[in-house]
Amino acid sequence: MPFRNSFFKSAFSVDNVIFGLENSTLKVLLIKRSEVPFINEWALPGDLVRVDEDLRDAPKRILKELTGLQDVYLDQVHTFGKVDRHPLGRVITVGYYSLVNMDNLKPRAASIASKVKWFDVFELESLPFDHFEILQKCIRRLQNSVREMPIGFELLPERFTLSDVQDLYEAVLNKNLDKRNFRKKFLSMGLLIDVKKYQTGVAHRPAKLYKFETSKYEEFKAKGFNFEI
Amino acid sequence: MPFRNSFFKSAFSVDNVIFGLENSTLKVLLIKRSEVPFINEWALPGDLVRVDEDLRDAPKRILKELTGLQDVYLDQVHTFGKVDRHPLGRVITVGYYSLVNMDNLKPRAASIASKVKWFDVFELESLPFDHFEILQKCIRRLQNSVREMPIGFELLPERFTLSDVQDLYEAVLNKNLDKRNFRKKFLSMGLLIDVKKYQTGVAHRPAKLYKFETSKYEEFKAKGFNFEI
DNA sequence: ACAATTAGTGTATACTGTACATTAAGTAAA
DNA sequence: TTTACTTAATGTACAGTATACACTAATTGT
Repeated sequence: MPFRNSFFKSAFSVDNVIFGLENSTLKVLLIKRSEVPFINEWALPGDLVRVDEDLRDAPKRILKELTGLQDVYLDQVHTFGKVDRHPLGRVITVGYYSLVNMDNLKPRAASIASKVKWFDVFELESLPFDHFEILQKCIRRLQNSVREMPIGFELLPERFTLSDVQDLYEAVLNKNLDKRNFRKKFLSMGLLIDVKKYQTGVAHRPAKLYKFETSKYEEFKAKGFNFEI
Repeated sequence: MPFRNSFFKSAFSVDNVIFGLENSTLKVLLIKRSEVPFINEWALPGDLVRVDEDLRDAPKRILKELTGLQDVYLDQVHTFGKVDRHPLGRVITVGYYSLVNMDNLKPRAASIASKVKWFDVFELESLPFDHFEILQKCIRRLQNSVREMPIGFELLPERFTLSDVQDLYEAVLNKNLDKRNFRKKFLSMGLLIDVKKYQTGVAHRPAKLYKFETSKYEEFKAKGFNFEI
């Protein structure tokens, strides 16, 4: 798809920050751009919003193109609109973040990209356009969100251990948390159901498996909680 | 200025939620529209973003046109982009809120409006376009913000009493707060300086006057605080 | 059997939120 | 000038929460 310079008198786009978790490390999915400007550079996946497309559907579309996933948590974070943020014309962009489970996920290059790849969130130092700024805002939003909503659990498998949850929080917040206090506080929310099974095949004491109590989960998602930790 | 239908293949606008405080009541400034659609209805002040204008400058421009104020706290809240949100074409709008001191402020009708008027925030029930939704999001953002940042103090005069501050919080949060606990917590932040003067001319015990400690104020504005109350 | 690894648990202390009632200092009116 | 009225200002006890901290349990691999 050639770049249509003429379109850029005034346009709006979305950019997606897609977070995933691997080995207790927070990752972000970048694409290798197949279009100018910044062709062949790693950048956030994004696209123009179509004229007949609701704004919030655009990041969903991109996410689906890249990962095949639907019904994923998506949060609008901020809109970026400096006059010169796009070298080829006036484009205002809306930044969204989402969280996906990296297991069994094989991101595929789409029309907007020649390649896709996961990067360590806290090791990136720059990105084209204002994408680094967008990424930073999304990280901060994610870190605030996990403190007050049941978020990020999309990153967990269906049955998980309490240590998995703690790993998730540590990856997102990028710091270590006290084990006993974490467990005490998390369990006291009543969000988890003990499924009465244990890990198998691990070379250490097997951990209890849990799942989410769906009704509590939805209640917290609507009303929020306070998980300062 | 006639409405240019042709512009609306795709455009972006901003809408301002301008909060003020009067008699311990939170107000919002609405304009009487002088253009179709919704001509003569009360709506949020807003305008198209100019092609050579940074996004964040657009709400500043509107605020200045209506109130003459510059250097006011402005926060971007959310971007609204349903396909049919504007009856005459595709317009994505970015919602901003700001807080202004209503004393000595005489809002004036600008090119976008035939009249301006303050309305009680919690008594409005509907607005044209999706402006009611925008307003609700801005209220929630403001309520969250006062809990974690020194915000809203633009609504206070230069020298104020602790009761003024409490009135402000009660107006914004729309609920009553315990006096002793409020004072204890607020004073303990070290944000206020006792200016060693008292109210005069009030028919009751005069209250101490305070001002903000600017360095603390800026520090909190940058780093945030926790004022759950 | 023993080394290695991660799971799982409790307590004491400091701090913070919350609920609550009385006295103080000024003006206004009788 | 006394009294009524209004808002300012203050402290304490209690419950709940955050925090710091170290050892035993259960499994696999050698």
